[in-house]
Amino acid sequence: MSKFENVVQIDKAQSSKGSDRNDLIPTLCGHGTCAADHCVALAGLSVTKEYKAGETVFWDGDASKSYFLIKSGVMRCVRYLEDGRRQITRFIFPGDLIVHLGNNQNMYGGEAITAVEVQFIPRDKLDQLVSKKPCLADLVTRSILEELRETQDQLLMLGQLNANERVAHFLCVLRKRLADTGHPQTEAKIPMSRADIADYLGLTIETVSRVLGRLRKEGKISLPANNILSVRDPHQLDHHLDSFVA
Amino acid sequence: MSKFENVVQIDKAQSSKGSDRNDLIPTLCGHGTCAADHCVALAGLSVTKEYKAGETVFWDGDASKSYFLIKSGVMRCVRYLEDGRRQITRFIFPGDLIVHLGNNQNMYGGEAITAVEVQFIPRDKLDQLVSKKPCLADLVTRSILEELRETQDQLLMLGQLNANERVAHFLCVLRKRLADTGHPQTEAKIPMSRADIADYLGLTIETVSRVLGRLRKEGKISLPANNILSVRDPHQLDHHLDSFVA
DNA sequence: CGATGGGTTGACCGGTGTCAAGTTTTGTGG
DNA sequence: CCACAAAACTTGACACCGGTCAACCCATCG
Repeated sequence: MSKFENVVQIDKAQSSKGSDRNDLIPTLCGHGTCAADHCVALAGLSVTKEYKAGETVFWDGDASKSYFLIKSGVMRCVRYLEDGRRQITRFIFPGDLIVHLGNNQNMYGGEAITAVEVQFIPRDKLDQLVSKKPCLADLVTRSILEELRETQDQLLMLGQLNANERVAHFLCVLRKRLADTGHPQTEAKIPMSRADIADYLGLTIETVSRVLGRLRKEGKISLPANNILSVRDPHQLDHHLDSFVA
Repeated sequence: MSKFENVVQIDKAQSSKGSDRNDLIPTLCGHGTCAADHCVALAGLSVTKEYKAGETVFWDGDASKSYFLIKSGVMRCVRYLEDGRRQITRFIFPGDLIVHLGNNQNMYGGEAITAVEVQFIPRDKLDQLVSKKPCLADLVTRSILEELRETQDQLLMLGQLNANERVAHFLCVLRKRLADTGHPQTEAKIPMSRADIADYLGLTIETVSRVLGRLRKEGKISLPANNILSVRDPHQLDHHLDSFVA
């Protein structure tokens, strides 16, 4: 364990950056063109809660009264079929904003993968603010568009890529996300389990495991420990996936 | 051909409903709470163009300067990989509005399946209008959320369903769409080719063909002609897909 | 008419899923 | 800190779904 101390720790990376109180609201506001006064307003509105790994933060289909801002930790967004099959539609990292609600209903559930801190921003209050400051609306719209784009990338992946390509693509995207979130490192801790990866990629845990093993044997990645990832040559991994990286 | 005259003709269903000039703008406005004056405003802004089957209406990655409103016909939204693999992310029917543009870029291409009429609404002008009347913003947001929801349904499908389930699901959704668009009929014309269906479902044309053949033999559907669909018992087809139908 | 393109059907094969055993890691209580 | 149990992960054998390739059918259009 001690040999991986320099590895990015998603669950701590963000909260150690600034002051402890509402320190991610600047991130949220930073996207828009309007300035710091919104941050103050938002800070007053929001409540932060903590969840342990495995807990459900919000349920698919529930009335959604809040937007969510992830302050630390990693979450998964899930949809279940009645027979238990599960699709993970996305992973959520610190700084991500969840703002969608069709008919005021959550379109998917949100579960904590690691321990997480989630900032709840009451929907009606933010909406009030938005109606006063149209530039905030842009922020919300952009957040949804960003998610739409991500979801469509995943469509292309699930519909057209084989197992090798899916895993390679996942590793590339993950590596990029982890680099954004913490400091870029050659090694990064994979926060999610094989089962999570499998349900994200539409594969089984066995197939994920096999592909990872193959990539390791071929020297394209190394896994010094189960959940520690080191990518030798990122370009080699995703050179044929340029349309995603765009 | 003559025996299918009573079948829904998507390409004509809408335009025969009202007057010929901008008659779909009420549909667009009808979603929001604000009234008919917007329709007039929009009508003045928009230009309608026609395309033949197979033509490209807009390109993936192009600068997007307009929103699109489909007046008649059917389109497909596509993303290509460099090696030619194609994923159809959605089919577009009359009345559908396309409003998204990440970074002012189209996230996918739009191609005509049948002959189509498309109403171009210049983006900057609608945006001006939106900033004056916030209730119009709702309309745009709702349109994006609707697409996001649809895309996520498809994720679940591509990630978790097998070939039989995918085709059954497709038929159910299609049937519903066709019923919404035209008058509900027992028989409906399938506007897209097997190749389109295959690329939408992440399968091959052979597999689609085989599954359809199987469903026909089992008496769950009948295909009196290649592209004429008649579903015996819709519930039987999608009873295990309730989480989609919601 | 024949040519062309879309659709169907069959034979075969390979990639993934399934099932099961074994191994490593993690967590817990002494 | 160790011992043990539980969970997560890996690996192998095998089966089967769906892809590939090829032949054929059918409708449309010159």
